Amino acid sequence: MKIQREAVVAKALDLLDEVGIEGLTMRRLADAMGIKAASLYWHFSNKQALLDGMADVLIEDVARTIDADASWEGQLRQVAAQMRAALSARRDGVRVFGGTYVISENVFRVAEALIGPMRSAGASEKLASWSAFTLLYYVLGFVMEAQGAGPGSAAMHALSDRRADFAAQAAGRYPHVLASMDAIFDTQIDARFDAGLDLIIIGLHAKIKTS
Amino acid sequence: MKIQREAVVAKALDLLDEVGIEGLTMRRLADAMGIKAASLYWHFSNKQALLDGMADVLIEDVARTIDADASWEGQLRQVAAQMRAALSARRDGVRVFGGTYVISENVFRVAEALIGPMRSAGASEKLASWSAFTLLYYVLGFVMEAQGAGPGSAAMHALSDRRADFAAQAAGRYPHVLASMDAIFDTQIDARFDAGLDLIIIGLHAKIKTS
DNA sequence: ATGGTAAACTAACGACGTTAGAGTTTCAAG
DNA sequence: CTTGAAACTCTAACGTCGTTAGTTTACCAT
Repeated sequence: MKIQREAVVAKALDLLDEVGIEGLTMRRLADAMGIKAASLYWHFSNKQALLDGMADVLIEDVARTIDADASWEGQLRQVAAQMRAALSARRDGVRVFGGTYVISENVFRVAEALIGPMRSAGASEKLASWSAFTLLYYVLGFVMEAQGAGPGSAAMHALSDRRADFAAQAAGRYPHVLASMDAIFDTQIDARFDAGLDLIIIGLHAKIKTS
Repeated sequence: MKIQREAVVAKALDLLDEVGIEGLTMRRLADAMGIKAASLYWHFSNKQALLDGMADVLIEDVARTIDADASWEGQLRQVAAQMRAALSARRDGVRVFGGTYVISENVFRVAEALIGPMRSAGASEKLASWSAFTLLYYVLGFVMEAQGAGPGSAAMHALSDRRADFAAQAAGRYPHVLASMDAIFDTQIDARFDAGLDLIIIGLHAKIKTS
């Protein structure tokens, strides 16, 4: 019975790829479905409900298949990678997800897939659950920047063109920033993601040992 | 000459506290200034430019005074705390900041205040600059959740009321989430912030040693 | 055939960001 | 004191947006 509702969410996600979150309009979505805008309110009480539905579908494949034989940190890396992939799969995906605060089945599953391995590694309930949030913040922030002004984005390309300006602005006053420009503009995005994730996982390692 | 421009940004930040980012309208802002909405476009080419200006003012006090005698990680903690305070100081502050990609003097200073201590601790340019991003992602994510659905927020209070529902949904299928509920709903927000920050700093410690 | 439910429609409201173009204030130079 | 430019504000309007009210169609089991 909810088949049409899911079809609307699916179309909305497709449209998102075309026009971005700014261009995702109830009217445009209705047009894409051969429907009038007001009809969408039969399926969703308001636009936020639609966005919530989209966000939930975005992460529906995350943490479904985790290699149980992997080490606990290997499992964390898998969940983080899947989360990153899910949010990166659609244009402005992380903006859609970040604007929602729904606690669905999918969210529970992701949380379990993070807290579980941490617990079995010896982390306390508090350390595990709080660290799970930290890890998620990192993934969200990373993808946010990647989809906004990170390496590969339009904003970043524009910035790279003005790299000379960047250097000029940093010169003198901000020596460490200036010296690190190569690293800052580095476009090895996968290596960057892993490096940040390493920081958190290594920190978790150490905290488990000393507790 | 830019005195009026700055007055508009200041009023906009005050208005933000009153009505939130959703209620922050060009018309309302104009009203608050005894002006008509169209006049704002003399000072800002569009609303995004105004938001950019607001975001910049938000962090104008961050990383200005750092205790130079503190250890490198102590300095990092100071910058992180100041950043958190700045984004938390105004309603929806992190949403305003997160929607902008401006590279201003203030941003350079914050970056320098993060990369500098890391470098002097022995981190490579790459490790330092990438870790600075990781740390910023964490702070942003933390404040985002705190201002959105984190402990103390209206959304979280509503959630705490339905804590029984939460437990029921987690029961059976997600044992670790269920067992960690106390920690998840824990409202010791400062301790939470420090715990996540610890993770990153300890990880950085370890990475510096083994490089 | 009929009645009900699910889904679509038309029409409109108020609010939003933004633009065009004309008026006003301010103030230093002639 | 006049003038002229720059800084600033105004009125009026455009197109778009989310959303609501009330009506009408499509389908399907009784």
